[in-house]
Amino acid sequence: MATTTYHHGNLRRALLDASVDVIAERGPDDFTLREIARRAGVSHNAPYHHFADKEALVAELCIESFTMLRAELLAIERRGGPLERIRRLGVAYVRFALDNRPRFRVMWRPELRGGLAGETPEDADADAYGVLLEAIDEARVAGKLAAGSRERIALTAWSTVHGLALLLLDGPLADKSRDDALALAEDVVKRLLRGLAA
Amino acid sequence: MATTTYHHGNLRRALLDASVDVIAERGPDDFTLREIARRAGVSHNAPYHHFADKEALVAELCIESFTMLRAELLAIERRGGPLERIRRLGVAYVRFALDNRPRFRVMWRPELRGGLAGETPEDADADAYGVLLEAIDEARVAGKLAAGSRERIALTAWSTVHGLALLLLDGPLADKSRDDALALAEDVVKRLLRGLAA
DNA sequence: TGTACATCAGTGAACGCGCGTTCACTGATGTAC
DNA sequence: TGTACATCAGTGAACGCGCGTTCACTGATGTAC
Repeated sequence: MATTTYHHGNLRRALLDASVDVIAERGPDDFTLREIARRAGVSHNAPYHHFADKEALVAELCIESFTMLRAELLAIERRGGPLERIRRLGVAYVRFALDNRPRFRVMWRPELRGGLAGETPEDADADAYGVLLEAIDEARVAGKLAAGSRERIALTAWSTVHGLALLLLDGPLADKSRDDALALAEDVVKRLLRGLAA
Repeated sequence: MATTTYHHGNLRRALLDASVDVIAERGPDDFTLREIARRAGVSHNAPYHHFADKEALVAELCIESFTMLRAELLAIERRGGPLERIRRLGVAYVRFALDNRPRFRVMWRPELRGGLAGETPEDADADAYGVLLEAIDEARVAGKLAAGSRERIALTAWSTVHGLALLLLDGPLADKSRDDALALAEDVVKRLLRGLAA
């Protein structure tokens, strides 16, 4: 995966990082291979030694981002019982979006994650989704949740935090500070759990 | 607003409609003025007689879409009490997204709704948001809701249906049929209300 | 009702631009003996 | 350890493309008298 110090050092990594910066500044729409190469301080076709084409670079960025999300969700503390865990997962999802705005935007642009070979982003978000499903199963076994299929319960939770994240990123809540946004997330997730709990 | 039958008849309208089609087919990213003109069966600079530039066309499309959303929410029946009304509003929001996919996508791309004069989309979504706030006030007065500020309650509700809409449009639920999607929406909104109700 | 004129909504050619991608290349890095 | 060679990661010029926008124009529609 990682190239050791060669000419550039690790251009592959640098290009992915530059992509995040470009998306952050220019938006995910006019984000060009040439601009990314410029940021990385490299000629505009050097990227072709690391990615088949533009689409492949974006796909990689997308997969990497889903992997990061899953890692953050897996790192959530387990103490406090299954309901508390679900609460933490919800807030963590919103926090991930706030702290990785460009990545979060790319993750949910179907037209950007177009050409994916092997490890599809569907797999990748299934993984992150899997973390939520497990927590829900645990809570159900412990009798902490109201009736309903695990998928329906999971989708209600996911919808809520996903919607809040996007309202904070691209919607009318875009001007909230990070702290205000997180306080809001805590509150919204609490209301959500009230509806899910037994 | 409406041009009567002139050369084309009503090119302004035709261009907006063509935009919706182009976005539906090509995605909101590579959606070009020239392609829109082609669809409308008109030379590629005819649009400049109706819109200052590309940005103005998109802004108009965006405003129009928010107005449509508000109109649909206002048309929701009132019988059944305030909680039932909120439930209907939630499902209607998801239904609007499903039935107006290209419009819904444009509405939430901040970089597309860039140059707006006068009537900003913030106003426009404040209007749609206002419908929700009113319903919540009504429910609070009737003592049907749990404690909490009207904004926090409203944002919880909005987040849930907004998130579900986007998971259905651009996320892992994209392959659901309209009927399945609406059934899901009914279910998710029911859980949401369980958390909000007194 | 007819005519002269103004305005309005289109057309078609042209522009400059930056893009993604290809090509032939060069110089640096790694490796076999 | 030195040397010849293969490979690898970069460069710079060039391409074709479609875009948004401007320009001068033309023909259709509306209007004053």
